[in-house]
Amino acid sequence: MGQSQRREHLIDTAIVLFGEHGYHATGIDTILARAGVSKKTLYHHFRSKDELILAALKKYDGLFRNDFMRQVEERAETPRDRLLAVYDVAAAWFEDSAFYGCMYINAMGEYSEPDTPLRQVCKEFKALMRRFIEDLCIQLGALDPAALAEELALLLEGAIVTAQVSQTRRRAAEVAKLAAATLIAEAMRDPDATAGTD
Amino acid sequence: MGQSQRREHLIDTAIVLFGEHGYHATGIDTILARAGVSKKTLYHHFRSKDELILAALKKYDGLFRNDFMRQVEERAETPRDRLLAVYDVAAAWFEDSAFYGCMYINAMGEYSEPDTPLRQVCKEFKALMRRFIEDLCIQLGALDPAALAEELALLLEGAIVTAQVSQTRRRAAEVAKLAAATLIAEAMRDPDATAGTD
DNA sequence: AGAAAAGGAAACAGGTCTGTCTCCTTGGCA
DNA sequence: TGCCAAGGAGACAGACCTGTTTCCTTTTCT
Repeated sequence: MGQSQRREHLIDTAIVLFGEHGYHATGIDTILARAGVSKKTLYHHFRSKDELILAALKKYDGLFRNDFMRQVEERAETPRDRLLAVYDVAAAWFEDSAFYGCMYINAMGEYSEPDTPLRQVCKEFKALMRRFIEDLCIQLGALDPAALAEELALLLEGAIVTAQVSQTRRRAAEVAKLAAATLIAEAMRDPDATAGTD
Repeated sequence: MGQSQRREHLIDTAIVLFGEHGYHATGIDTILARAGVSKKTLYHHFRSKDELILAALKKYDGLFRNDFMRQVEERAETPRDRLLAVYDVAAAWFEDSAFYGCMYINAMGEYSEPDTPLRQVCKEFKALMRRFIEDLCIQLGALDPAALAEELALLLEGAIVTAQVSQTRRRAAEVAKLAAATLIAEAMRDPDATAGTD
């Protein structure tokens, strides 16, 4: 087994355990035992546990977003259908037995310091997800694609935490999808009709 | 100082520290030092740290919801304005320097076991917040008040985590409010006009 | 084949964690 | 005044944590 393979296997194991039990609650020894790797190897590849956390979040970003976007594009063709398919893909994610909420949201619950590399990774993940949605809103021809994307991203975040906390997994995704349909329809309407909201 | 006063002071201190640093990362000793109370007192009132966590979440539920609802009712009179005021109150919360996201969402990120008293408290908090919104939707005369409430609650959750993770505090609340206005307007419309969303 | 790097196993150091216990002081109340 | 629960201070136990080091084995590459 090559050295980089061990490194990746360590990160993959860390992703699973951090996701399930959180960051502070998951000890180095637990990860090493599960991965079948020695401490020496861990500290050969990473300077500290924090560095492993960072590597896990960075790798998961690629894995998750890639998979998510691919599924959305497989499920629908038009921009509008793809925007709605976002919530179907989310529903499938929520119903996975290994769903423990969003790793980045959970990380921010444990590490609140404002200007750390960890926070940067989390912010960036959310920004890239929003950008994916925004691209679809642009293709859709929405009047204000950035604004619509922010609204739709908010619904997705809300569905994630509601599915996690209230354990209404399927329902949370359904509700988000219904609301998304309404917001999309409104975003395509004549702008004069949106007056009087405040 | 009466014994129940110490108990409450301990809980209040725990609320602050758990909110800021999380649950695993906040040690008993830190809480005791901040509260100016001895270990003996802690274990006189609580059997374990878990019990203190539970007490903190239960007390915070009352404090937070009471305050939140009162502020919403102070800011607006009509059901529709109050539903929108929810996001203004949220905005004020987000901009507080002591905002570290939602204690219940953060708790679920650290304790994932499905059927624990802790999870029950978190679910109940979210259910009561949704019910508060639903009452306003009923007063509003929405066609399907329960469905509208679920959508608006999702927006609120989304705003909370976006404000926390992406640190776009004011903006997250604004976006949620705009989306809420759209969803409220749609929920008052002729039901025949909602066809063709899927 | 031989050298160098990587890795496993495990001891170890030093710290922190929860929870218990002892000894002493304080405060309230009859 | 005298009693007693409540509390403070802190030692303590036992567990767990991160990170280092030692000794030995395996892999890998030339």
